Amino acid sequence: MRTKENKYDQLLNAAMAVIKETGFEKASVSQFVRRAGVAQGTFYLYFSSKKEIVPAIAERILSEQLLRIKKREKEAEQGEGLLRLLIEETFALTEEYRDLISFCYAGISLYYSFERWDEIYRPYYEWLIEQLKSLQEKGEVTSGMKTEYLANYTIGLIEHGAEAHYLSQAVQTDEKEAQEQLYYFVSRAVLL
Amino acid sequence: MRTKENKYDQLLNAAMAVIKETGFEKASVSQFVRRAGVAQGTFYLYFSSKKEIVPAIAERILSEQLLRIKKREKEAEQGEGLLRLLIEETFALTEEYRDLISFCYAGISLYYSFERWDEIYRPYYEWLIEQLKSLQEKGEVTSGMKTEYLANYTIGLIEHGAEAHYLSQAVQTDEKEAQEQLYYFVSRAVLL
Amino acid sequence: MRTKENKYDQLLNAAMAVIKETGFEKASVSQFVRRAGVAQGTFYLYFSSKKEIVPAIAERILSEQLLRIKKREKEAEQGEGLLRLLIEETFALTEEYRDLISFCYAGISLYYSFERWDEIYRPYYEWLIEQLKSLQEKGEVTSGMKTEYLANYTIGLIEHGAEAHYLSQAVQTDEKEAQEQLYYFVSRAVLL
Amino acid sequence: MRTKENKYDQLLNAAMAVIKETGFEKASVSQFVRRAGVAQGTFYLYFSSKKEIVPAIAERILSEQLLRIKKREKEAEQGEGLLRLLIEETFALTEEYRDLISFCYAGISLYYSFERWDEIYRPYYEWLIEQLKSLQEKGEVTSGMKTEYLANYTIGLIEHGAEAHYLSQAVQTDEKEAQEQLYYFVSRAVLL
DNA sequence: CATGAATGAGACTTCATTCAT
DNA sequence: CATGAATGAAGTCTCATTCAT
Repeated sequence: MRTKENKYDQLLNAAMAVIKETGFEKASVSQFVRRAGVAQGTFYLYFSSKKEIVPAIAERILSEQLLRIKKREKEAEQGEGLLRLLIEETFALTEEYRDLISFCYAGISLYYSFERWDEIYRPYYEWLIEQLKSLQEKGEVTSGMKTEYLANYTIGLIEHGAEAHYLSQAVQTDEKEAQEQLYYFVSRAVLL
Repeated sequence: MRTKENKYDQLLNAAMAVIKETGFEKASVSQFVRRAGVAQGTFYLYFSSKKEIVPAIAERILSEQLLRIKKREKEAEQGEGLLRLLIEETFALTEEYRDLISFCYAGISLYYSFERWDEIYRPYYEWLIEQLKSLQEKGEVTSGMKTEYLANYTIGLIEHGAEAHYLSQAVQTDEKEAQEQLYYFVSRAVLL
Repeated sequence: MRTKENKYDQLLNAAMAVIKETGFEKASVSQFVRRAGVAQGTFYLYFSSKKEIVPAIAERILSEQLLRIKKREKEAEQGEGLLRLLIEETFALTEEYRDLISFCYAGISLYYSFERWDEIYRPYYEWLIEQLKSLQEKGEVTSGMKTEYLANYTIGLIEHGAEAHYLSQAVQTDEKEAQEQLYYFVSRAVLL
Repeated sequence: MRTKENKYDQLLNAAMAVIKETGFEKASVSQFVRRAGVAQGTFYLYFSSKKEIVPAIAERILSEQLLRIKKREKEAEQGEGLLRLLIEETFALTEEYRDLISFCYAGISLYYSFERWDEIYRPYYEWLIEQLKSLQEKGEVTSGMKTEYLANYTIGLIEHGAEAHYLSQAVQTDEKEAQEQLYYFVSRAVLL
């Protein structure tokens, strides 16, 4: 079990590093295993094919995101706190993993159905839905929408904002401003 | 000239059809040319490489989108009309080209920088910015944000909503509801 | 000793079952061991290499054949009885092990020299030669040929007949007819 | 067309030579193309996969066989002539292509159904059936069997004899004797 | 402009075998 | 005796691109 965990992680970390450096197009299984220091065949003991690396990376990143968010859960007790928290952490993560994130989008929509995406996002959604419900009860958050949609649009919007900032250069300014503008927009939609 | 136009279009249409049917993974230049009824080498007379097909498709779709929107430009003279217009057309287009749209995202983020994306979106953004500015003057739209951000977030949000509806099955309900929920959310953010 | 016998047989039976079901192409050592319920490495405690499974199966089948024939040895005391016996048992065995038989031919001619085949067939040949000699003395079987050739051609012919019937569909009719036609042909050649 | 024929033949000849020399196990497409002097991908322009080389070789050999037999067709006008002709040519071809023949058996039964075999043999069978029918009318050949079976068993038997002589060493003597013994056996079965 | 046969690099994957436990 | 994770060589095949016609 320990060993298994180790090799899997070695491989996943190696893959993430390689893709970060060389981009996805040129990333090959041989590079992953060379970097991880294992044999070619070992890769296929932990991933059924090269493609399987894609959702694995996505899961890793998103679970990291959720972890960080949950660490600051107390801040989410108020509407403003929740939104600022989501924005800050989404921006931070997007900056950190910028190359991998766009690779994951590409890879998953190329190789998998969107159901795979939903699966990966589920825990994140569920957490947010809980928060929103309790804030609706407190009268801090709009009750005019179903919570599922509210959660979905909120996450989608914040991620779009972070990506627009870090991946594209469409609106190139400082992070501060981008976050402020985004907060203004989201809070109007979500908060009462 | 006529011929050139024709072959280019034949090739582009063929590529779009092939990708729609067989998915991106299996789409190959040989399929494009077979479908278009031209020789293998002919492809390279009109596209410098296979990758060039990606932004070509994206441009085709987005210019179609802009065309449709401009046809209903009068409706955009009021805030509500503008948002409903954007939502309806974005949903319609996303439904029509669902596979191609995710292919374009994937392809562009794989092969190109996001600048290429911005380039393609520019005319759309510019048109929207104009509309928003004039609605801000009329006091129908929030003035608390820079119009560039407003436009960007509005488009990003509406596209997210359409994709969440048609590509993923996360929130599976009828289109009507999805559009209503989305309108509610966006209008709170954008309109006064 | 018990254990060793058991594991060897488990492995051999598993291999036979796997090859029967999935064909030779996909049959792998890992399938053999999975089916046999032993570890990967255990295979190599009983077979020096994967190839060794081939003559082992061939031997198993042919010894089974000889066993069945010897059970009916009394019938072989007359020419007609001998030939009918050979035909019936060869047909029965070919039907039962049809896939394995062609696999054995293939495997042995791929991996081994034909000497290996001869070795396997030897006991069967020797038994038949004895029978034929005694029938020659009784004047029931042609004496115009060396008994070795007679035995060889007789077996070869009968096996060809059974395989033509069960493996190929060249001549597709009922078993009865095929056996009758074959008997007619062989008996003309062999009996007086 | 000329070119196509040429490359196909180059490849087929190269493959036959390589298999003859190194055996089938080690024969690889890379060797085929190196020997043929063409690029790796070119192989797949003429054969859909490596396996396709197997029936191609079988067809080549059997059509050669039929060609040679038809050259001596006049001899087939009498029963004895027909059988001697078949025996001689089968022995000659088996000697010449001994390695390839066993490879073809193995390959076809491994990768293809026996129907493929029948397909390849069909012209040969049909020719023989014609001959046998006309000899039955002349009263030179037994009429107690259906001609299809007669042809099938005759060919099967003669091929078995040739293979027993050249491939196995079970009965190792001179070719002359083997042919004589075989003729004796077959003629008893077939001729009146 | 158009053709399409030919190219060839290199990616993915399989699987028999080993060996430390 | 038994295990099974790890190995790594080697093979098949794909496909974007070229170029002589």
